[in-house]
Amino acid sequence: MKAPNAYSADCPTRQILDRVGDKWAVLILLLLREDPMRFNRLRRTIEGISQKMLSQVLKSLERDGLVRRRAIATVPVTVEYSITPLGVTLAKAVDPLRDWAECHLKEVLAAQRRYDGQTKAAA
Amino acid sequence: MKAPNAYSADCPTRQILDRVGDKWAVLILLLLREDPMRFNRLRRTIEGISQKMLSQVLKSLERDGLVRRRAIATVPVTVEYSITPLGVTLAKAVDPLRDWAECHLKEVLAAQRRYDGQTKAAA
DNA sequence: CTGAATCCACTCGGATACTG
DNA sequence: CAGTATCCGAGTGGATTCAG
Repeated sequence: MKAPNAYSADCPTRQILDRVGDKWAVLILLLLREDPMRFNRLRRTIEGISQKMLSQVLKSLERDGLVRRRAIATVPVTVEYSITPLGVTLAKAVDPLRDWAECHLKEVLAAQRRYDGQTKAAA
Repeated sequence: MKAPNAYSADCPTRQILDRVGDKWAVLILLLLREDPMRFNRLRRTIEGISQKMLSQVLKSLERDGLVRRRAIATVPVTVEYSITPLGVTLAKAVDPLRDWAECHLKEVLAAQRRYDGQTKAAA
């Protein structure tokens, strides 16, 4: 850490935050922490993700060393995705956020209603 | 918590994750936790954000009750943004992620190099 | 079953110009 | 100073089709 102006793109936090910010990445990570899964199983479980996105996100997660892909040469190919130890540590770092979400979502929604009310009143 | 299939959009985690995933939101939150700031000060500090995005993100953060906007009727208008107590709790929940980023970024980068190497070799 | 490739609509986000 | 409004290029992501 040099200048406090690590609020530039070179900040590691930024890079990780971008990953975490990914609409699906963390979700998949949390899912795989529960159980290893096959492609279509993930697809069905998440329900809302397109096959393109799933494929894409899985690849990037694998690239980051957060998820492991294991192909089994059965008759129709079987591919199993599982979380890596590194992925587990990230998932753990995400847990507080999960907890925060569950604890404070109501407050956030309330704040939104309040804000929208004032805004509409002003209009 | 009902079915484990809270991996739908109705999951609070998803909503918060979307916020956190925002390219700038968390960054601004962490900045404002250090010090309240005026608009242009934020703009200069972050360096890379457009005033459109800054304006937009600040508004949504205010809407969520995470940030407070205080306008002072001076000659040229002065507006100060500060973090709310709720915002502080969210920032705290993000800290583990920051730590993770700093601790494990190298591993992630290494994994990426490894992956890219194999990929290129295969091609 | 597990993807890759293509097409395309839509949104994000930057640059610019203008207002109070 | 603190924004808003408009334009527009680039990237995101869904639907569909093809392949191993």
